[in-house]
Amino acid sequence: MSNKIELRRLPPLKALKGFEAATRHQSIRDAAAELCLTHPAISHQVQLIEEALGVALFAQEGRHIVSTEEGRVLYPYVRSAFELLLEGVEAVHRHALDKPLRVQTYVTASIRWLAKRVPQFLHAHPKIKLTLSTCAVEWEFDDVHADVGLVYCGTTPDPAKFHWVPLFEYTLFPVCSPEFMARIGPKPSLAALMEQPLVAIYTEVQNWDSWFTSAGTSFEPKVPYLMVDTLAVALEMALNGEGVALVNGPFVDQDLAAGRLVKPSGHVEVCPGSWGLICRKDMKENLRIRTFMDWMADHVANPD
Amino acid sequence: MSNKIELRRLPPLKALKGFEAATRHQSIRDAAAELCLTHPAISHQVQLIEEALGVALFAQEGRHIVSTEEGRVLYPYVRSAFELLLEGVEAVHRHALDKPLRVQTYVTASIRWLAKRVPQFLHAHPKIKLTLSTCAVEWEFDDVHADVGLVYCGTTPDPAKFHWVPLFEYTLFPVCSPEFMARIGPKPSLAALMEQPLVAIYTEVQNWDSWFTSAGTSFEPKVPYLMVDTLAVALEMALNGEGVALVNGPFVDQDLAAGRLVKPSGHVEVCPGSWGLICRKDMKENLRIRTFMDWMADHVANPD
DNA sequence: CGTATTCGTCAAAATATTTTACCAATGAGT
DNA sequence: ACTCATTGGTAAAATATTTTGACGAATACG
Repeated sequence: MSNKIELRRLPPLKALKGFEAATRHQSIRDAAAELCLTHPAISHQVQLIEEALGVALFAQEGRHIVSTEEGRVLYPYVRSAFELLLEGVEAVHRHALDKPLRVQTYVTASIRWLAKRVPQFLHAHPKIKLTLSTCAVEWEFDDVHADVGLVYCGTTPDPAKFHWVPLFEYTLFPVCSPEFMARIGPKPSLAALMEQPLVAIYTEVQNWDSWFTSAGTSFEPKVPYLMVDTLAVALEMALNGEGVALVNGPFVDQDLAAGRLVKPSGHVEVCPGSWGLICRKDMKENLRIRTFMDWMADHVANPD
Repeated sequence: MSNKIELRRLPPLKALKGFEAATRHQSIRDAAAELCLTHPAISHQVQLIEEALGVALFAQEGRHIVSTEEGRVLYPYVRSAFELLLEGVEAVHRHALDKPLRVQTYVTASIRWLAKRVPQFLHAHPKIKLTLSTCAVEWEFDDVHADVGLVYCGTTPDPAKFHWVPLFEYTLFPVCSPEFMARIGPKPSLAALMEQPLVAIYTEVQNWDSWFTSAGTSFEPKVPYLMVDTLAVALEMALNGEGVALVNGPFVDQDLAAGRLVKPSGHVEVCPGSWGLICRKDMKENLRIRTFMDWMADHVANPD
């Protein structure tokens, strides 16, 4: 690493901003206006540096100020230093943009929701690279291996640690293929539905119970569950007419619109909590992350 | 003047010091030690910048920290910016050293005290240029036309405006030439002295009165004063055996030592206040000024 | 396995910065 | 010559920020 540097000899860095602006404007008040401060603040900052350097940087000429020779000597250095720092900030941002954004979500959300949106996002922001990682079993947002997560949270995550943008509700409703529907007849009763092969996701078995209960019936399964490990598989089975799947979000909108799936019941249970985007709080200003989250939120608010 | 610059995008400048040191040491505690701060201070400074940039700059590896890629990208810019600023400070100091130091004093102090010391000072500090300006009439330190003054002050100058280094006392004692002394006889009484031609400086006429009073006699001049405008002239007259001059400081030490002048009376009146060096408070850290004042103070404390 | 070291967090204290309210000086416009 | 709006400077008060002190968790070292 580099050698030691005499940081102690540096003038008060914050006040240098005031000096820079005051020198550029040759006016305390204009400098104050530019920095959104009051003029005594600038006046004081300048005095701080003058004291630190033991040199007068401005002289009062009439009711204006004029840089002294020393002020004019110092300015270019300060100016260049600031430009260098801005370049540094730029460089860091460029670099940060270069690393792929790691997006974590569940298989179903990935296949049936993100898969449609991500290409549009990448098209809108060609500089941002993106890695999608799906986790079927992991339930929690893994902030070590991912930058952003599209997850369901029953309660708002701790705002001290996470930034959370709710996107849409966690709604439960059953779907099946039109052929399957034709077989069991239109508008089946809850009891009739209960006799069909229900496809359950084993991490969310209780959802069927919850749905039937909220619909007004106690749930007593007549036929064994078809147990699968993710909703994506459950939906595949529903599409193939092998049973009824219970959807928990906006993952079949297109299938419903296209008539590939239908709702055997009008009842929709809105569960507490919601789907949303999550990231570590200290990362929420990261350009890639903010861009992604903003774009997604906007996309949900104003679908096209 | 230069163009506007986006000062608002700069990261918190003060905290950059912490980042610089932490990056260099790859250790929060070592950085804290270098900057004479505690480790949470550095920790916080680093977090501030990370937040401002929306990027992690360090990663915890075991119980140590390691710069992230972004940290390594940023470091050289910050480092160079600091070096640039230090150069700027240097340049200002060099430039400030280049301008002659304007020293103001009274004619006598200039002729009979500074004249001896200034060459030694310039020899010890060859880079510093110096202009001596003497003012016979002006009594106050003129901070517009001079950087430093060697003046007498009855009371300590307002510390809010001036930096004041007392050098030596304001002592009153009469001197005359040995020939003159021989004429009036050894150890003349105060009354006898009072009958001699006394040389008075018209701005300080009261000094003779003060001296005789402090010596124990009321002063009733028997002979008209020889009025002159500066002590330097008075001393010249004393040296020429034309009268008795009243010295108010260490301005005849060499003449006494060389026997060119003698003291017709042992009485020395120590007046309030003192001779000393004065400069504007906000200039006291100026390199030239500080160097000059320190050297003079040291020279008085340890004469060679 | 204890121990010492590292870093992180958090509330409180210490310090810096900024504002508010005022003043004096200047110069432009009657 | 006389407002009067404008410019900076100053000092005390208000506000932000920085720093500390006192913890806790994790980790390497012996």
